[in-house]
Amino acid sequence: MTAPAHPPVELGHQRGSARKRRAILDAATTIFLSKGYLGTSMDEIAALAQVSKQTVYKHFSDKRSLFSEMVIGAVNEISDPVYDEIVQLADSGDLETDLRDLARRLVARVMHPRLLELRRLVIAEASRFPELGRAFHERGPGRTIAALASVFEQLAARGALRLKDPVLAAAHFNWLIMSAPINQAMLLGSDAIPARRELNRDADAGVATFLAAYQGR
Amino acid sequence: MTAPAHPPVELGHQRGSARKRRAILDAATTIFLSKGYLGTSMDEIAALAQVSKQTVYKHFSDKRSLFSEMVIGAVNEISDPVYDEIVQLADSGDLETDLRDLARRLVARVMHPRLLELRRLVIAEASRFPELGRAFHERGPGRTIAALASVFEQLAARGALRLKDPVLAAAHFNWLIMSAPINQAMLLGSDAIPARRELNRDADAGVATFLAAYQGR
Amino acid sequence: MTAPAHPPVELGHQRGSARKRRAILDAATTIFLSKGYLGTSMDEIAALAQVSKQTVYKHFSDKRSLFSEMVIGAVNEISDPVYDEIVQLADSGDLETDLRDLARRLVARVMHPRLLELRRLVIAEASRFPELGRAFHERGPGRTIAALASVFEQLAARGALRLKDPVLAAAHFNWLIMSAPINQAMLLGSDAIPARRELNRDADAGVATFLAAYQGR
Amino acid sequence: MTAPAHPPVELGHQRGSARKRRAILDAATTIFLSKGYLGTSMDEIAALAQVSKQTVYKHFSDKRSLFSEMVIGAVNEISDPVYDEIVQLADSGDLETDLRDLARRLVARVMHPRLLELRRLVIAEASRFPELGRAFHERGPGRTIAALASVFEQLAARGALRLKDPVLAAAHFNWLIMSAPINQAMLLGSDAIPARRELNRDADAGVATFLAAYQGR
DNA sequence: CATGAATGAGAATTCATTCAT
DNA sequence: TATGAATGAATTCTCATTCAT
Repeated sequence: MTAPAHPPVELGHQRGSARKRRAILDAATTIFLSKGYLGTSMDEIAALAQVSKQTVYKHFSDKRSLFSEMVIGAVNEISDPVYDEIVQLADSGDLETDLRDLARRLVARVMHPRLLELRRLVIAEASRFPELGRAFHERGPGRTIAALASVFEQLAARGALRLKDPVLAAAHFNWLIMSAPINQAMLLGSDAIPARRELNRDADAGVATFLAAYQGR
Repeated sequence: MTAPAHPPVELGHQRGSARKRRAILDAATTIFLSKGYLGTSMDEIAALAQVSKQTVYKHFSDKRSLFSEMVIGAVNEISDPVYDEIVQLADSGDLETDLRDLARRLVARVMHPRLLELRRLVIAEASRFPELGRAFHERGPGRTIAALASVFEQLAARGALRLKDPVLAAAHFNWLIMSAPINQAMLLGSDAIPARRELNRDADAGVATFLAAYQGR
Repeated sequence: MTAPAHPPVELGHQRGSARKRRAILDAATTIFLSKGYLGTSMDEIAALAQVSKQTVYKHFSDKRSLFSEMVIGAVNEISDPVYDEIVQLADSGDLETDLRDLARRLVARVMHPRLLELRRLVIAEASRFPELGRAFHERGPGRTIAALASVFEQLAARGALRLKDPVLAAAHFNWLIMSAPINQAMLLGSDAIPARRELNRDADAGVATFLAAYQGR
Repeated sequence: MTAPAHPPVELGHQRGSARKRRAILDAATTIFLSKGYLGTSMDEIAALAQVSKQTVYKHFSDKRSLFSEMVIGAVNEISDPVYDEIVQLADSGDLETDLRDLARRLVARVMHPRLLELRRLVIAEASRFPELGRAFHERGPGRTIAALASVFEQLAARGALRLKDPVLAAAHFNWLIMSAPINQAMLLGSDAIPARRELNRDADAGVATFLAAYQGR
């Protein structure tokens, strides 16, 4: 049974209310992501969500909270499935192939337009909302590097990698494959995202350099 | 002698005008960097520059132009001296030491608080001012990587490095040493900039990984 | 019966909203007519309409639209009843008397202070709002002359008038009776509007000249 | 002796000063005519005149005066030569031909774009500057009608025309030939000025109607 | 005497938030 | 409960006019 155990309380109302809350959050996500915090008005959000401004304020006490909640929510949604993918690497038979595969998938995920916009937004508002930057960092690069480190440690124990500091190696792996496209996307805009083929090629090159450094020979 | 005999008329005025222009640009830099484009008002800038709003508008036709000119100016100022430093590496006797040295200096430069704020600002406004993102990318990472690539190519010709694609190697070097601190600073705020000692340690580690991969032994 | 059974939802609100809209238009009419387009501020209009500025902007997207809509509305209101009056002339038994009567009424209408101010406003803003000038011309002199032409044609068919070009005759009639007072009002201000008696005398004189020319003897 | 009787005082300075005054008035004429009183800024005028604002204010105490003087000057310039042309009509041998000729010339003059713009400007500002409206009326239609009246009186004395009130006849003549195009130009903008050929045709028709009414045969 | 700067106010427009219905 | 209106301040930009150099 995967259904929720809690009985629905006041289903009709709750559902409508929850639906509106979702609509507001969705609208907020869309507009905040494309226009930034100051560039977005509560009117726009209400209009796009098809609710009155009063309703927006009933669900979120002010613009700050709405922004915060929407970013936190978006960060959580997106960061969820990364971890599992990485952990499976521990049992890799063909490390080079599997690493390459992982690298491609990680890059593809991180280059998702929505996630790039979110990153840009969080960076833009890092001084107004420091906690959001922390959250993004923790659930984003932090999580990825931690997962990689744990796997690399196992691989090192098996002799598949040669390294002293697994976290350092994880960071090097992470940035070798991701820095270039992320930086490009941040500075050149989401229009300049390289095509999948090119992303893959660079990811492969990053993996090669990583292995050259961390496999000795 | 075709040069005009008359000294520039009204040098005093001209100089005063230029002085005011500088004051406005300085004020704009300070405030835009700390509050962002939309968060900054022309009134604040005029006040900080100790100049009337009229004067601001006489020098810069509107907020957009002022912002653009200040960012372009800042980008140019900062990007200037990087290139020379890198090129000298070509005659290195002790490559490891010299690379480490270069890496530390590059990281120190790129982690300068002012430059980090500028990067954050440019990222934040990349969709409103795409040309600024392009300029930053070109004069920042673009320039650095190009210089590194040219040096690496020479070093490879001497047998000091082993590589096929100098630009790729340059990118790997660049991001191995810079990504971690830059990303941290972007997301965690300028308060979270690691201490010099730590920066150096990570830069050294990046160089080690780079050499392990690109010297093969 | 396909008509909806439900009464318009929220009639109260709708009505209130419509009432406010009317109040705004009325205030705008008053102030624009007396101070011109640039001389009028949105603040004044909101104040006179006893409405917040926001409300003004919710009903009319900007000053231009408000001005446009108010002028178009005023032009339509005023031009409405002219036509009917003229058409009745076709069955005139005593043409001279009836023409004189019509002329007096037309002059009286066109010399209404409100209409004069509207004409002045439209002329003043003809280059900023060319469509308003066209609308005024069409619904004003254009309509009147067209109606006159159609009647004159019938009268000519009956032998009551002698003319080749009914539109030309209509224009001559129109301007013979109206030009002098309109021009005076435009240039000398609404304070210089001649008294009714004098207007009538000049209208009569215009009719006399018209008949002398267009009845042959 | 057409040379001025007054000796030039301080020729150098006076001349430069007068030249600047002219430049300012010319610039003011151009800009006021095309943008109206409120739509014109002193900055623009100074810039177009190539003088400093201070110089403008030295010659004209404020915007009002500058506007007034420029309009009065323009009115005087334009109204000058009308009178003479009309008076010559008194000795006409072929009245119809000569009237037609005069009508065409009067219409051509009154339809000069510059004069139309001036008329529009004066009408637009009639409530802010009532004296300008009066001046225009007096030197424009007033003067023309007075001249016509005096000539018509002579022609009536000779039996060439039949009329009781020469001023009334003059007004009828004036408006029969001018109203239509002036009104059109005022409301439809200076772009809608009919071509010369059409203007002439309508002027001729006006003369024909006038003669039909005022010659009786 | 003339140039750039300053002043001080006022324009249109928008915003986040709160009342009233 | 949810909608339109109100509030009151802020923003960009412009203007007529006056100092100071």
